[in-house]
Amino acid sequence: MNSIFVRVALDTPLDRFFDYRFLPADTETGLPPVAGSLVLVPFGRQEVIGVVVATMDQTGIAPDKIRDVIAVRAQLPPLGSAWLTMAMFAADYYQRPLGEVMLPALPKNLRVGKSVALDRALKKIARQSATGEMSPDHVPALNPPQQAAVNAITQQAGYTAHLLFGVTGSGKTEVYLQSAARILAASPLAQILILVPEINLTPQLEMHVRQRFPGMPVASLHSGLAEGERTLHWLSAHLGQARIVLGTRLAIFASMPHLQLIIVDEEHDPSYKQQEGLRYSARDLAVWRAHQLQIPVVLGSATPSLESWQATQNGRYRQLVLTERAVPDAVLPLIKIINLEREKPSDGLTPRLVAAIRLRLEMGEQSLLFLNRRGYAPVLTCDACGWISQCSRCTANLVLHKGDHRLRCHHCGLEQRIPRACPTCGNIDLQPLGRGTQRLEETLSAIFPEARVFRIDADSTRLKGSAAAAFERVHEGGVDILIGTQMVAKGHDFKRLTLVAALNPDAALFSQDYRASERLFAQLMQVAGRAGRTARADGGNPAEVLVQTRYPDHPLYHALMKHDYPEFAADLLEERRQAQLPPFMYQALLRAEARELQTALEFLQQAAGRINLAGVTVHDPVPMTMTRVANRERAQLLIESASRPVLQACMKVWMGELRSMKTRLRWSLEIDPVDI
DNA sequence: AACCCGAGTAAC
DNA sequence: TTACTCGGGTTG
Repeated sequence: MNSIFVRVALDTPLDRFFDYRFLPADTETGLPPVAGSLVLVPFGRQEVIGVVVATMDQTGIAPDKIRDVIAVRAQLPPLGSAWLTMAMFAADYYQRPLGEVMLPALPKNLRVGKSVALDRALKKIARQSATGEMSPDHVPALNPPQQAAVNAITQQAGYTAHLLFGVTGSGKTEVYLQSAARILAASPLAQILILVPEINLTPQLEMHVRQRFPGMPVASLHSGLAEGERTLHWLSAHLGQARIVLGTRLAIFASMPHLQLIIVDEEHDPSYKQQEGLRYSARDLAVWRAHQLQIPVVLGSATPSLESWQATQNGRYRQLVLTERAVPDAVLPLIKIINLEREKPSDGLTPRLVAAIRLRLEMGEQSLLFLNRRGYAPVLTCDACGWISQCSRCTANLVLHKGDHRLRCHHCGLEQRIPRACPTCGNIDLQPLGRGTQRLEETLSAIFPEARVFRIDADSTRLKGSAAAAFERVHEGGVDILIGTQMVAKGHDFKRLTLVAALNPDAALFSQDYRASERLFAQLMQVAGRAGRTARADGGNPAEVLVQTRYPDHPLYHALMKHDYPEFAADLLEERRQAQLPPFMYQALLRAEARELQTALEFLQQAAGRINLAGVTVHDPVPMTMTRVANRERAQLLIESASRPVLQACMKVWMGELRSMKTRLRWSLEIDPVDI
């Protein structure tokens, strides 16, 4: 009998496939694998799992080199062709080998030599039959704009990208849920994918979804899951059992054979961009995937990314506007600017802000202070000689963490004890400079000793489950003054919160990063949205947002006070158009790191010399803003084109050349970089 | 990437 | 002599 050969994608940086022989007698079922099957194959001295991309009755590989498939995971239905096509697109677009896209997208339990975990999970899933009442429960009435949005999303067959634009509290979630309900009701197999930016937001969304759809099989996918659970949830989506899948950016790679609707909540959020390995944008892939499947995709935000906003202007996306606050009696919070030049702060707090907090305490209401900087102080200094606490391995300062008496580098993890005296001049009196959340906590506890002051940041929620517990405590009202980094800005809706303050957001106004102001506006709008969901108890005054700034006349703050995203976006887009920046320009970034900066720069220079194409601009190699991290010197090279396909084609050829360059340094290519 | 191999070098 | 690190090559 003739042999069957399979072409397999493996998780290796080698950008090619490997062929194996399949002998029916070697597997239990004797079934030949098809494209999308998982197979266990020998690879060098190891045995690894790969994905079959093709089967053939012959191969160009010499017979003495060909090895046999060890096992086929025939108990697992193969990955569908749409999923494979998506993976191929992502591999192609982001310039990575297909195997490096596909295999990391699978749960670890499916990528090991033994199939016991897989078999156990399959058995468990087979036991849970979908029972219970599937019809939605407690469905609130929609206001006219919400109803129009739901109609637009659900009444048209085929692909449409909808940008659902509405401030916090305008009822975006309700539009998601009722659109989902319609699509689920219309088709008994339909599956829906909902993405949120942060893992902290999944429990809240999951609760909403489960309350609305009691008995509906729901699966969540995010990096916080234990391996066993992840396997169960992934399989449940893959087998079509889970009707709603919700998760963080990695969930965009979920295998969902009956996917009918994709929702990306807070679509502007930078967390949708993966920042290592395959540097994909889950939002962009969501749109691609919807187009591929000819289904609707909903991108929701109060402050859309300029990319999406621009897409609504030129008609690629359809804009759905929610104009009213959906919560009964809710009004927009009143945003006020405090001029730091005129009102001098003490310990970072202006008298007006302190008074506003005191008022909330008296009324039994909550305040939220937003300070996007964890630790006690960003740096420790010596007044006598000018010494500052610098990291020996990075171009960064060591951050003072007073609680555990440490200086800590937020980039490489270096830690040391706080020195008793200045290392250079011996001065005993070292001063913390600037303010982090820990210091703010200390200050507020001193001013309001009777208040329950609580801090939420990456340090206070390091332990697994502690973030959820912390948010729970705030929800229950066990906190008067909440201090937090951007962690608290997202999604959480705190019922008794009537004051939000941004302590000193000015740094982003003059940042090198041209996206900083876009991010700042989104962040302030979002944190402002934590308040104002309810009117204040005393006579129905709206909730208040106070922004302390040294630049009260900055256009960003003016737009913010008016809650006017469209005006702000129009201004920024005009700037971007004139400066020829995204979204009017497409970019790729080659990064290199080496022991010596010169090595990295020389490599980039060489690489730059290999591009000579009309319509593609290659900039000069430059050291990165933070040149050294963990004793590696880093540099980058920016490539631009006004045409995405031109850039794409150019990168493909270039990547091949770079791979053959045999360098000894580490480098990586990023498409559509966000941090330049 | 993970692994092996051979060469060169340091330690016993 | 053994125990290492380092660079280069291979993976079907």
